[in-house]
Amino acid sequence: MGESMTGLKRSHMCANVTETMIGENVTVMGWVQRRRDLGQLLFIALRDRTGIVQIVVDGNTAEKTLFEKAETVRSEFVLAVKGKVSARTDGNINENMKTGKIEIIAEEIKILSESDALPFQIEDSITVKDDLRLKHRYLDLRRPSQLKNIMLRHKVVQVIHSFLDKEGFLEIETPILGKSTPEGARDYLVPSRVHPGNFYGLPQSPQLYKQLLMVSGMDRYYQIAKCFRDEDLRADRQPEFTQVDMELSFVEENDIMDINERMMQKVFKELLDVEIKLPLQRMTYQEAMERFGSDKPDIRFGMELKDISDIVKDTEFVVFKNALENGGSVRAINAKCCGNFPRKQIDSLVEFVKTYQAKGLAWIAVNPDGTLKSQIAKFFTPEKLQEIVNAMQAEAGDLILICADKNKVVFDSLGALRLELSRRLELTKSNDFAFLWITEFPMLEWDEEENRYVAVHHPFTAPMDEDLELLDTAPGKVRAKAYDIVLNGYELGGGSIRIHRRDIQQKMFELLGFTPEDSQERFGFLLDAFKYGVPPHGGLAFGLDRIIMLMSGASSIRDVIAFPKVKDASCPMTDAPNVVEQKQLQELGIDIIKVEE
RNA sequence: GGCUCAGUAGCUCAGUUGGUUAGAGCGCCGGCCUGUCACGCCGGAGGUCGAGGGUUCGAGCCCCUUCUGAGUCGCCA
Repeated sequence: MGESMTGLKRSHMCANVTETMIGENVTVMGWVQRRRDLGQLLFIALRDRTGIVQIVVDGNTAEKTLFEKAETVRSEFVLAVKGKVSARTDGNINENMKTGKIEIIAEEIKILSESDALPFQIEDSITVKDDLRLKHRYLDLRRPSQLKNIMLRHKVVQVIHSFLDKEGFLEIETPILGKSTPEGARDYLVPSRVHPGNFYGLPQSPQLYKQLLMVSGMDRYYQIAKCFRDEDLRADRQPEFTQVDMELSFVEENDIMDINERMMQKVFKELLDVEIKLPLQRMTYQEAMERFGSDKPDIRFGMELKDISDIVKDTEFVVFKNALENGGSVRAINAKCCGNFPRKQIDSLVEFVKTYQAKGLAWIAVNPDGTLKSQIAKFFTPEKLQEIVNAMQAEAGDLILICADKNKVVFDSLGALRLELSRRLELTKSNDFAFLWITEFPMLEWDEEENRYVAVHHPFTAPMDEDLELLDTAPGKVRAKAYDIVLNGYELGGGSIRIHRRDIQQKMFELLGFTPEDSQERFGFLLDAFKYGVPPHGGLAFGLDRIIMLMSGASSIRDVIAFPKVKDASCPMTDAPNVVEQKQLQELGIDIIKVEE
């Protein structure tokens, strides 16, 4: 049921009705946020995406039919209201509302659409479980906080378009149906009807296309690109997500970092009025790992890692001894003011690091009187313990947490522990933004499972010039011309200078264990293109969803995507993915899929 | 696949040591109310305590199994 809006034309959005219009007739349309029925006097809070305006229906002055209709209105009915803008009298002004000084005296109301009782209320003040919100995402999006995120996203994209246009970039679309390249993340596959048994791969990123565009001479390319990765989800990872993807010719690292940090500066200034000081801090991968145990450090608080291997190198304490003998290290963080943690809480930290393969944590608490308490005290002389305390610059009331293992485990554990402590102690604020660049990433890392090197970034990343010789002698030590932009512990984006020399590209493929036939099969189109004049080039891609998440203070990128997927990559609203008809499968040349019961 | 947490009314939650008829706030329905704005007051409906099994005289609570959701590790070139 619903009345026609024929003959009515919306004159204003709800929250755009202002004091300057007092006495004028306006027509607003929107949803009923709330009806307040005082008997012979009715208030209706009418909402659209701009906000709320108050409609008044007075039983003494309004026509009887109008008043009776207004009484039937319920939450989330869609109304068209024609009426006169009126000033609210002194005691009736609502300072909390943008439109709090005026109201609309209804002269005509059309109920355009009714609403059932809602599964949850359209308010920010109530919390609702994620799956219910997402099942009714269209209702969830009516809530001001969600609407705000979507509008912020739009504005950020507008600023980016405008900025990159001024910087000489061309926006170019690249294919969604592409070639599957099994290196890296799992691809989403799309069966080809015309070529039974063959599949397209949805892009994990437009990487190869954008490099080809450089070969084409496009010089500067960008795209707000949908990307797909068939991997497990996280609060900051969706199977389909959006990158701000760009590539530039005739540039070096500094040129790309410069443009991108200026872009971030502009985005944060225009939308949050936050000043980002340039140039952004830069930190090598090595330094980030040593100090923060992470290649995406949150530098808003301290508790940095310190290597105490040298201090404890002569110990007989078997845990430390083993770690050092196996090429690992002993490192620690000083949890300031945590010396009074009850044993139970320390134990929970020990449990916490076990997630990261650490076998345990040693700890030394500095008592208020300066004496020490430690579960490893018996393995060390008091002088040795004090030496550790001094090295960690620990004071009365501090807690030193020590991890000994392979470096990877030590970094992962202490890096994560640092973040966990900052959460427990509430050390950071979401509206405090600490950017930095991480540079000089390793080019390759050894994959135990595949028994070969794999690219840390991707196989087209250029090695640093000064490390070229190491390609033959110590590939694991080669650093790449790669850089990540990090904000508050999140990798916002990453990029690199690409290899444009065929001999080096060939060498890379060899190191990755591809035969010439392999490389031709997988990337032949790129290698072929590189035969015909390729400019030095490089680029970067931002995770747009993460940018918006951090700007809005949301705790998940689901809150900044209109229709996100849940943890198992399904959509609770549409129930995608779904079983399809046998006929469809036959057309696609896909054999009957056996579903385990 | 592993680990952690959660699941009680439409929503958010409480529920004591295992003990009578499982509660609250909001929402919903009805009534009253002319200045509300999270209106107020009165009344009402609404429950497979996620599911199954077990222990017990008796289970929302204890045990086992299982399902669902979230976070996280693995994974994410």
